[in-house]
Amino acid sequence: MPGLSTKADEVARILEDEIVSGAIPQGQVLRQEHVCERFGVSRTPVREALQRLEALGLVTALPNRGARVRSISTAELREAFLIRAELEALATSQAAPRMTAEDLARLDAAEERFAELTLDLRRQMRSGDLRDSSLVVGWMGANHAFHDVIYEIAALPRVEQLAKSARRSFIGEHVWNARGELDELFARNDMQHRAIREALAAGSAEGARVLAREHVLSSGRLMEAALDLAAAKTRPPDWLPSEQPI
Amino acid sequence: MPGLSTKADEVARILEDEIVSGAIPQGQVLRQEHVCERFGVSRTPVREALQRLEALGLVTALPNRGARVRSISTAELREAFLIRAELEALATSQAAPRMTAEDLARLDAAEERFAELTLDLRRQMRSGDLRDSSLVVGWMGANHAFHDVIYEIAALPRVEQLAKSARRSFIGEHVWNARGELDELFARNDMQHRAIREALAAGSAEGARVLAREHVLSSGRLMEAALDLAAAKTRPPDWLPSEQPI
DNA sequence: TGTCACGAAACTGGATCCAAGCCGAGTGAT
DNA sequence: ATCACTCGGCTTGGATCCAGTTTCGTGACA
Repeated sequence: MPGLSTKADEVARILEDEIVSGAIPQGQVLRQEHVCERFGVSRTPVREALQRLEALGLVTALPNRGARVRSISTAELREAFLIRAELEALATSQAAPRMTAEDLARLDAAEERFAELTLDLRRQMRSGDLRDSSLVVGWMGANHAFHDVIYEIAALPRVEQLAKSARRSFIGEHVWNARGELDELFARNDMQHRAIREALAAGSAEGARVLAREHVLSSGRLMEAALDLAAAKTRPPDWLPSEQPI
Repeated sequence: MPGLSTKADEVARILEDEIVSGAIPQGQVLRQEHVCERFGVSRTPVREALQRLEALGLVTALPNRGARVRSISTAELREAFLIRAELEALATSQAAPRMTAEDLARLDAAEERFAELTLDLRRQMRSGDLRDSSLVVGWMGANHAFHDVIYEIAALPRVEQLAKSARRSFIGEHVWNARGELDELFARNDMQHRAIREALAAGSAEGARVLAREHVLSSGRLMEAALDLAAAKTRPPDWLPSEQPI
């Protein structure tokens, strides 16, 4: 059989992708029985998968009352960006004195691919609006790939894990709501990546640290502004009862 | 029955305490069946508990081969201190502009209690050696309590959670091996806490950030030195096969 | 005597069965 | 008419059962 891993792993991985990509909306309640018949497994691995998602912070589970996909507030999103900024700064500063020529080449390759996708996406946005969110997801992947090279060089596996977890806070609707500000983000990210690259090439740990930190923080500020804007447009009147928090 | 929580929660909480305190040594293999009969429950909640511990990073689970309590290397311990330094710095800088008079009073109370325990412990260490590790555990708790006040003021729940997780890397044997350096640590921690307190009282976010960061980093350096020393004393000859890494 | 192969025991992962808790509808009392 | 209580369905948590896999021990053969 496809013994690559356990069934609980498979289920958890797929559900995670669907939650992060927004295919499963925030606030959705996940019934064990329902997930069971969808994946053709029994409830045992489904329960394990849901627990793993809870550990990742993607769902909240209340005893005897099931699991619900977390609604990530703008406050939590802001905190996630703050955390990521510090962790990226740490990893980048640690990577600076370890850079080899080969590392630099890999970083350049990742940055080049990111720049390509950025150009594609900007063209796409100018010509029509952005109906296909998979393009954005792909672009975000290339963005992450650049930073992943740095993580690998820094050799701080736990930092890498935590930062990737923080990335997952920016999911689903957030991406869609922030799409209006993406064009601005594109140009800035590209420049900032190149600046970080230069600092790393120069072996300046402190320079790389400051640049990486500011890079993430500025992205966070932009996203926050975009989400506030989107919320102002689409928020229901204040007198309507808001979605009850589980 | 005491329906305050599920049995899996109970088992996980107890096992976590025992691993962190060192009652269950690193490298120990946890057999599901064995844990079952010890707690008088079936294997289902035990499996959930072990999975939760794996998510916390306290055990590693190998497919079809059980769960083993992680051996935390000095490299991982060093990384944990680096992470905690950044997170503490972040939380402390965020807390600085939010301090109220009441907050400051709570901080002083926590620091006072910490100073008391520190004095007790130093006396104890001078008079005889430190046979009872529970004193050290209590002292560490008071140390953490000081920082917990800051976390609460900073209102960054995720940062708090991650930092507490990083604390758990310093467990069991580490504490015991580092006991020789505790006296040195005591005096420094007290001074550094007071310095952080003053920066917070002055509302200096950047000052508090730098002090908090240096506070954790200096503790990390001291622990690292102590552990290297302990390892040099007790390490088996290099030609003996070391404990196989699971 | 050393090595390899076969087999049994034991352990984990998955499925199914049972009990206990939450929620809502319906009914009766005030 | 409204509030409170109870009863029943539905869902989750826990226990037990079954299958697949790993490991260890024993025995046979080179």
